[in-house]
Amino acid sequence: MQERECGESAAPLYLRVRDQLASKIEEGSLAPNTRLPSERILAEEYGTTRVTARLALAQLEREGRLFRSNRRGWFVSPPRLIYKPAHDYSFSDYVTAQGRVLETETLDVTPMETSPWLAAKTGLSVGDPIVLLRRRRQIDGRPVLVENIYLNPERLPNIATYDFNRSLWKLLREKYDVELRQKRIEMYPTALVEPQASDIGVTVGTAGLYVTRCSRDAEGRFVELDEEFWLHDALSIQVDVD
Amino acid sequence: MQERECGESAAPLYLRVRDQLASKIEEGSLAPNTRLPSERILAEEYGTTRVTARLALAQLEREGRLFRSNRRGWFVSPPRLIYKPAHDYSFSDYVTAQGRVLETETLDVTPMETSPWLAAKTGLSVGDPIVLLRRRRQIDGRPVLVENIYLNPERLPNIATYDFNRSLWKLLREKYDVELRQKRIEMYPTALVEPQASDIGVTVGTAGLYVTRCSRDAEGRFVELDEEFWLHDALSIQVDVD
DNA sequence: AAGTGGTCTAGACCACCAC
DNA sequence: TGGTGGTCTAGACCACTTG
Repeated sequence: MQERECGESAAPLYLRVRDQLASKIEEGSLAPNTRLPSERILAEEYGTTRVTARLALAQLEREGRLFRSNRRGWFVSPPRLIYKPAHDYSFSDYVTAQGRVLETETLDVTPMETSPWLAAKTGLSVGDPIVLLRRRRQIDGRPVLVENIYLNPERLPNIATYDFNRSLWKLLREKYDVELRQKRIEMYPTALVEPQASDIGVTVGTAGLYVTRCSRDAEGRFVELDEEFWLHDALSIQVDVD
Repeated sequence: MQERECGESAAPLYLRVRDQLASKIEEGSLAPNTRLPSERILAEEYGTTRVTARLALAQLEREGRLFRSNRRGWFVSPPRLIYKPAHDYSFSDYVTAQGRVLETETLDVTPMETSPWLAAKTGLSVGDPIVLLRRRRQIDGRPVLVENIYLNPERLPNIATYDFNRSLWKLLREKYDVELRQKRIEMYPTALVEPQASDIGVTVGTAGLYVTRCSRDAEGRFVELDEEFWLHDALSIQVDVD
């Protein structure tokens, strides 16, 4: 009745290699952020070819146990960050609370016009001014996320003049006295493509999680729309409902 | 001498093949649930080998545009189902509301004892009786999800005797007068492994989304713990917060 | 300069599914 | 039974990172 686990000689070779690597990770002989031996060396160790070794590595990557840094090698994934997108308190504060180190870099700030897609999401009119802020965030030195933040310059005058390499939430509170009220969060797993893949420094096609949030103030005025592109193994989403 | 554009080399072949297939999907000449030509034929059409054709197909799979049915072929993904895990009304009702057809199959029902992991999640004591219900759900004939549902037999006497091929939410309301109150939802992207991969009929390593929910009644008593293993391209999560 | 992962070729055999 | 995807071999060259 119960499904049988893979028999040791019946399973495909790449899954047997996967199992051996997974054991090393679980027993701790491969610690988080450790770099693995090269694909060629792994292939030799397991008596197979690079293609098969790569299948095993890719399987562990899909499971969120390994990640790769472009052309630098394969590394053991650290634990997932617990992320509560429904909460509006400072992201950087609770990264710190989980004993991790957050870095934020502003990629660019671009005044632009509201597109039809943005208009539908925000309630602004097509052509209205809007400011696009792109940031990259790293946890413990690893880039795990890039975000497009669309800001409403009518609600946030001179927003483009501030420093964004810090908590946006605190900036909005201190400078604009905004109480964010989340309205709608959407998310789905998908592969990272350009330009996000390059921004994070991963191969096109790396598994990701797309998260978008639209926030308004207490009066219901549109404040900011957030699009986040996460590495799929970097986070675990948590939502509490009462 | 190779021509260069802005210092960048041409895109890899498998991404150019991907682009051409993606165009056909977008322009509608490949409709949802259409089966693609075989890998060997695609390789020939694009003047390359199966390995490269498979790279292109796998890329589109990771993006959620194509899916495969084990050893049957590649198909165009239908639109994602919008899923609101914070709501406790009938899942089947809102699948229907989106114009899709839901089927539910009970895989097995197993009385068992509360494990340490379950105890931590539910608040029950290790060794307490608990009932495991495993179900598979299909949308428009495609299996997209298997779930492990752990039911509290103390709160739900004789629960194992009912028919589960219908809405569990309605069953709990009608037979046990339960008002579910969600407490905590967690989810993260990961690859499907056995036994879920076989239950859904996909290859080990297919991208998935793991969702778990713990529900209690109005008095805070544990009612059921839900573990869902979704195909990653089948859904879009939506959470509204006020 | 050496080594890494990224991409690609041209084959092969197997398990499984539809006809 | 013929065709499919799943797995695997044994090489190759290229782009990029690192020492």
